[in-house]
Amino acid sequence: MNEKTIQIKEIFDPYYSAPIEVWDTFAKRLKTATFNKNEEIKLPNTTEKKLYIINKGSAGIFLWKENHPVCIDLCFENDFFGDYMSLLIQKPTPLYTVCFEETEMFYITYSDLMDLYENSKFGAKIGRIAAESLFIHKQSQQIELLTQTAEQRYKYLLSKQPHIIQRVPLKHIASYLGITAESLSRIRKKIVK
Amino acid sequence: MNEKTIQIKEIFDPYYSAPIEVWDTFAKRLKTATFNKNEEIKLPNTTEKKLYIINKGSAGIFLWKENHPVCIDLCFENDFFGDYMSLLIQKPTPLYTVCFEETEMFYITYSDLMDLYENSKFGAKIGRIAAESLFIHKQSQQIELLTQTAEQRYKYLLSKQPHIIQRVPLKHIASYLGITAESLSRIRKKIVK
DNA sequence: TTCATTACTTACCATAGGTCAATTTTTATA
DNA sequence: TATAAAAATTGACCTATGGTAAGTAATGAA
Repeated sequence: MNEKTIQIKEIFDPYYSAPIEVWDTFAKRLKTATFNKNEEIKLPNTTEKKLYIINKGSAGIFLWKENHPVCIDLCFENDFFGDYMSLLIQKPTPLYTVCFEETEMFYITYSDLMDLYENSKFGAKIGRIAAESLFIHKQSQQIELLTQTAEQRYKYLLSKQPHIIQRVPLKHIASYLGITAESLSRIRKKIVK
Repeated sequence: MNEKTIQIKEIFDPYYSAPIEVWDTFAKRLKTATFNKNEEIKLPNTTEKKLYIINKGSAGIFLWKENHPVCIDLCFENDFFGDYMSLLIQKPTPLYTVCFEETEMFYITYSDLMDLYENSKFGAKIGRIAAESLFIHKQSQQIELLTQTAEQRYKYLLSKQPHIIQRVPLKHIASYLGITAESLSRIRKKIVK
């Protein structure tokens, strides 16, 4: 049993317990790719062709707002990654994706994914489970933005990802939190005191 | 062919074209319920047992924040409705749901839904499509919160739902936009001028 | 219809966060 | 290692939105 199988099982196990052969079948469809630090994986106004799972490293999903990038997701080991909306609708979106570090990802192409969804029962199921877990994640982000201050959101992010400061530029953490880099700097100063 | 079938077809057709019999099979699983204005459908810290589709009327998904309700979704005709996260994990969440008007909904229970997902190929598929479209909706909400001012978000909401003012109390529109009722009142005053 | 309740608005002041410009620190590269 | 570029911080000032309190309008129940 290889590394991919183990990781796939780990990701889906909380949602759906299946015999290891099932995960192995899925893992066999996954290819591996590595990206350099700051490498752009998908450009704005292009169509996403792959669904990624991060094995080692980190990456972000961005969109351009007037004169600066806004980060809508920060992804780490075992996270799904990519412009999932564009992947689903197979149309260009303004979103683009970038690695923060040298990163290794597993991926499945859109056509392989659709084949999996259509031609195997467990494929259809994990497709649903993936979409559902991504929905829950997005709803959590929305609720945080609606109910927490920037300072609370920052502290919560730190508690979930303690090493994020060493791995992701603060300016991207700031835009992810919905504030400017200057505001995040002031919040950080205030917390240290 | 009944009303439910027509509506189900309308909802899913943009994502997945299927013969009418397929939609009819799904529609047969749907029951109908009506709710009074301001009726609570799911209470906080309970587990969602149904997935709803609004046929006529409107309703909101809320959570309590200190001393006031915060609306995280406003739903109208043809929208999915309910605490989808709680439905998926089958655990209580702090979210609760309320009708804004006298509302008629179609619904499927959790057990019927799981049965559909497990025992029919098209069921598995529409389960995935539903989750995917709800993900896209949530991501759009997150992007709006991160990139638009409250005034821009209000104008956009009005453009999408021109009659929302007559159908949903302003205080709930305000919390949905991430601002207070007072701030929304000022924004509205400014726009009229 | 009346009365009580809830929703909405307005005004005033407070504050979180934004903007701009300058400075320091870190990182990348020749 | 030197230098340039990028990232992060800081300060001064500004603006959108919040908090409170009051008033007005709309709604619902008796």
